[in-house]
Amino acid sequence: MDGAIIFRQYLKRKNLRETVERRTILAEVRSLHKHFTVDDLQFRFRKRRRTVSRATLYRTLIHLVESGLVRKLDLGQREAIFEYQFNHAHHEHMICLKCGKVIEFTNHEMERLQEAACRARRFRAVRHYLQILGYCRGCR
Amino acid sequence: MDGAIIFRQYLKRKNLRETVERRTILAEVRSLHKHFTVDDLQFRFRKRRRTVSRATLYRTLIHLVESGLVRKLDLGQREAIFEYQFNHAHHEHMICLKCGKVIEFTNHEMERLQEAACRARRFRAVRHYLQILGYCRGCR
DNA sequence: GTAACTGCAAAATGTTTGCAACGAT
DNA sequence: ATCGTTGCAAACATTTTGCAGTTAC
Repeated sequence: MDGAIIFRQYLKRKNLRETVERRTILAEVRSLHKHFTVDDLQFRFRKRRRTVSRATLYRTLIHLVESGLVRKLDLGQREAIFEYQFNHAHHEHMICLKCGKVIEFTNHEMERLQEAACRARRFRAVRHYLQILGYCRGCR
Repeated sequence: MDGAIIFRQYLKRKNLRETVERRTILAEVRSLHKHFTVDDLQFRFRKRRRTVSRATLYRTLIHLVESGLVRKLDLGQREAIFEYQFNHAHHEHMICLKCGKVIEFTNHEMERLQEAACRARRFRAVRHYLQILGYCRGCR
């Protein structure tokens, strides 16, 4: 199933409207295929002489996160980082403190342990991430 | 070995001075035995008619984190959360989105997997945390 | 036609910084 | 005496919000 349809259904369910801005933002996010910030989005729109206000970007991202199409990472420094995640496998992150590079990796055993830990504590997880901050091969 | 001594050594090594404020903040942090925010600290000092400025709290926390005595968690919402971690085993966090409760747990196998992942990618980790956001037993 | 949405600018939030007075060494 | 430290207030960076005009339904 397509991300655009998921979003349409989400909007309908919440009695929200499908506007040009919301469609444009989702399309941009899907075309990015990597991590992005609110600034990144705004810059890309401006380059194409298509402006969407900062407020609308923030407001729409809240909905995209809520609909499950986008994941928000809080790395603590500077702005929040987002990524389109529909149909992508859940993955973990290593972030280089020097060059900012983000290394993604998947580990099924780690996934399994996380699920087991939640089950043992009757915790219903809605979002989880492992973040490893440090220095990558080139920067160490 | 004692946290106060570790901090003293750290300060000396960095050519920083051991002031009343720094000693007071570390003592408070150690006596807390749980997660805290900058606001929490300021409030506790004010209650005891002992004021330490916000700027000094922020500046001292940077040193405490750097010295390894305190860990900073970026949960993305609102302010940063800190915890005294000297002599505590590294642990993971589950955070309840409704009641704010923080459940800590340790899993050696998970630790091992994290270390292996870093080794495989020649990544030197300085800080890593697994954060699971969701709903705890009482709030689900 | 109604209620939601947008852009703007202002406000709010959390953190950092410049500076003059102060204090540890 | 020197140079790091403090508190204050101002600056900063990011995100949120109030409002008046606009648009989807």
